[in-house]
Amino acid sequence: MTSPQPPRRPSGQPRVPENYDPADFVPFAVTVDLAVFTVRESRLHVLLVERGEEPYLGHWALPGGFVRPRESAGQAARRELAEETGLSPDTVAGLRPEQLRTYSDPDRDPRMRVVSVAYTALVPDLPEPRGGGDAAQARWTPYDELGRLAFDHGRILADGRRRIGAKLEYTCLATAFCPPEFTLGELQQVYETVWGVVLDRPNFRRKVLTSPGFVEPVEGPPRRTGGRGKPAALYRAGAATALHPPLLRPEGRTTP
Amino acid sequence: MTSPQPPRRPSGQPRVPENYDPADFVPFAVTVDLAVFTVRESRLHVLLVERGEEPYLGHWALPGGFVRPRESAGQAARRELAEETGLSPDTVAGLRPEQLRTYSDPDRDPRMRVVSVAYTALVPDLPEPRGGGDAAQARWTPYDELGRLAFDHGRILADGRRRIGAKLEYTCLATAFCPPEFTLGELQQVYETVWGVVLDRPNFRRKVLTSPGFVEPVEGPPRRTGGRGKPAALYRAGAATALHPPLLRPEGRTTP
DNA sequence: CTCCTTAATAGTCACATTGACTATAAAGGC
DNA sequence: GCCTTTATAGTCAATGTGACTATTAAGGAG
Repeated sequence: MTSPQPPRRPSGQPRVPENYDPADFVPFAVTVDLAVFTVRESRLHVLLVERGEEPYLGHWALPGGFVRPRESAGQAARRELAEETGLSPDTVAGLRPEQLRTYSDPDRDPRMRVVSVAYTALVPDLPEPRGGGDAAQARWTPYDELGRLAFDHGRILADGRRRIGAKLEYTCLATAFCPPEFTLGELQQVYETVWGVVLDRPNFRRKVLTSPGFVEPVEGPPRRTGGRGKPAALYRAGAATALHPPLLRPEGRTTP
Repeated sequence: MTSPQPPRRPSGQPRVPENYDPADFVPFAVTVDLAVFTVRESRLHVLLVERGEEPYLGHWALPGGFVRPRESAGQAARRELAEETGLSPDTVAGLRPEQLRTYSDPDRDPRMRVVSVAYTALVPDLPEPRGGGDAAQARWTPYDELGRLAFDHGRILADGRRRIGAKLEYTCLATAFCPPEFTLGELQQVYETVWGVVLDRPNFRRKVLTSPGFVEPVEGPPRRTGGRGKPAALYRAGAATALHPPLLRPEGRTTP
């Protein structure tokens, strides 16, 4: 059952299950960590902040921080995202960080027992973070140029990447990586970048356009230049959230 | 970043982010809750325990309990599953509770701040729990006969059900509901029960048998009686873990 | 022992989706 | 104008799936 008689105060004497030694009890700290992804120049990037204190001083880490006494982990995730990344309030307001999983290894933080609830968020390319809150600086880093990160953040990012790769298959999530109006070529870039594959353009196009509610055409000026070549039509995200049938990645290989 | 200067002891004065009032700080308790599902008599059942204390005294709740100082949430989940359900050690040893998500609403426990990491587990029908640990009693309850559960456990079960329904589509997880050797009819029962639909038998059969590694035939006595009718061949779970292409539920409706 | 019921297994056929291609259209740079 | 580049249109075969029909192998009733 949940929480049988937790200590009311650190000095209280809780009723505990057998084999449980009250002397071992220490409070847990609960934090959130954010795995924020974007696609930039056809490469997957993640948002990192530089740690300003020990342990891992000077190392790169995921943005995040404590969950406060009166907020949920989800609220903390949105707050930290705004505080630490320096993204515009408008940008942050549109994001829906999604819970990834919780990391609770007893030794994941050398100082004390910290349980962290990790979230993923997908953003379009535009914003360049500057760092805020207590993060020394924040920046986008290509996913495949990551060095060793603080704590278990490397593992969190690997889990996050696998998750978003899978979600691209059966949800309309890919549009979250794109600006409000985008071309099908840009959308395809998202898939190719996250999955690390090359897709056939006409087939991709057909699949997206025949999936009801995935994208809807933008009426106005039906074109826009990306440089040379024929101008592409613009689309925006549709109302659908799931993709039926799914858009499976080639070969069924789950990129590890 | 993760855990910038947490309080070392309840009286310590931590460095905190702006807008953060140290006086508000209270330690979090961290628990695990288990959503254990089985299929019994063509109905989805969940494992519940009766609470022996306030709050929610006498209400039914999910098995679970505190995460101990030196164990991870996953270890706690396995331990509680063994302690509180009274399932045989052999049965429990084969289970791989999978993390569902973390529930952290500030008011989910009226006594104090409790963050709970929820897990799902799927078991074959056989075992009848007796309750152990500090659970007054434990029993299987049909999913659609649930009353109001303690805390937010009703919501956890709803999330867990949705998750396993989705995982049946693209993983080989369904075999976890079956005994070591099973017929294709039993496997189909699992899908029909969890999804709440009726499937075409020949088509289901074809799909399962052509999915490499989903099931493998048992050599020995190639039959077994379930009552009347032609005896069915026996199979056991194969080595595959993912299903490519997936076995999509009819109509693409995500049972809410 | 024969017929009837029940359930498993085998097989068929049309249709939808997909992967691999080919062809055409509309821009910019010389 | 011609070449390059990119978007868009369309074709065709292989595959997977939904809806069926047929056959096989039990147990039970008479």
